[in-house]
Amino acid sequence: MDTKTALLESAERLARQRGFDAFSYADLSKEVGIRKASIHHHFPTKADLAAELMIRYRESFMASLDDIARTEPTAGAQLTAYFARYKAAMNGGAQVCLCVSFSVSVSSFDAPVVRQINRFHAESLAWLERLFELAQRDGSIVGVVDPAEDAQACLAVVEGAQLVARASGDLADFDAAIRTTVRRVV
Amino acid sequence: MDTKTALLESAERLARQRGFDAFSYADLSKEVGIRKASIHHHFPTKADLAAELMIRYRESFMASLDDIARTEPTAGAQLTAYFARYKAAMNGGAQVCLCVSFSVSVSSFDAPVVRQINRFHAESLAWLERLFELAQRDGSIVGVVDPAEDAQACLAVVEGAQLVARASGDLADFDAAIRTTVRRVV
DNA sequence: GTCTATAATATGATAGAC
DNA sequence: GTCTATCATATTATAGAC
Repeated sequence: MDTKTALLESAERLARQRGFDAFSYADLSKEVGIRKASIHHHFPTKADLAAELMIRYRESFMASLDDIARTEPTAGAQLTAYFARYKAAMNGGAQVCLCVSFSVSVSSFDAPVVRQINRFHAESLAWLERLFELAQRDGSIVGVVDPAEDAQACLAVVEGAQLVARASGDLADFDAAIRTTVRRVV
Repeated sequence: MDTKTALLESAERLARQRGFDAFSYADLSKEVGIRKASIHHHFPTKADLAAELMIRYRESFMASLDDIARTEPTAGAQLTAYFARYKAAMNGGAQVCLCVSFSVSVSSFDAPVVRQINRFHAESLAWLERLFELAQRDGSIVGVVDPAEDAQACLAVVEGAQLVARASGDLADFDAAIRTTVRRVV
């Protein structure tokens, strides 16, 4: 893995574990094994790092959602995979998704980063809305009245579930929070 | 208002707007109008401030929930008031609830503060579970199968709704996220 | 691309006068 | 209870050698 990628991986994990304002170039320096000054060659400012982190995260996450849509045949199976994707990314309760972390720190970012956060939400909602539309056709999720509203509720519940599980450090709290939604899968 | 209370109010707003690691004693100093050193008289360390912030927030929030339970006769009306309480506290999309903010920064806190965060969640869940039990009796919310599960989902959705609305700065996103739940109120 | 060295500023925190 | 003065350390960031 090249240095820049190693820095991004390290920064993403730290941001998701601690929050964006609770890690520094000094932390990255220790983890990756290059000097602080060298990090500025790859990311001149921390704002640049934030932008690249969020772009990479969004692209990677959306690619995995496309993967789910391609692999799982029913809406119910896709929803199950969607939750599993988030749960696996929580690292046992030690971190939240980058978008959750960045949403709380939104005042620390400039407009381009904020746009990326909102784009993450928008693309997630579009994917979920398509999922609930499919559910109306294939009947694999019960009680879908308005796919757009189910999508918005589903995104909120999966983000909130992470917060509760992060605070307790117990993934059982993540499962508990999504249970009423999971129960709707036939 | 005495100085200590002014400091708590200021710190709470800053923590909810920016995150706990993104405000300093210097910020408090400017807002309240006393020197940095004087703040340490009231809160020797920032950890002390965090603990007092979370205790005060939890007590105040739970008192307002008790208020809702005493005032609103039906479970449906109580749920509506619960959401309204959160929405009003978002200050037009400029901040989230202290518990959401602190949950992301959980690694910055010592055990007493983490306990307070989890106690906030536990007491919220107990209150919501009682609400959904009432709903089963008074029929003011449809589709309640397991009050504990509805409570867990409800807490997650209201926390996640804040994240989405904070990122966009638009309270319409908060309303959109809670809509499927609100629709269940008869 | 990475290093050493350094800058300018911010941080949480303490000592002691008033 | 608030102040001035100070501390040790951490922060983001830059200049210039290799």
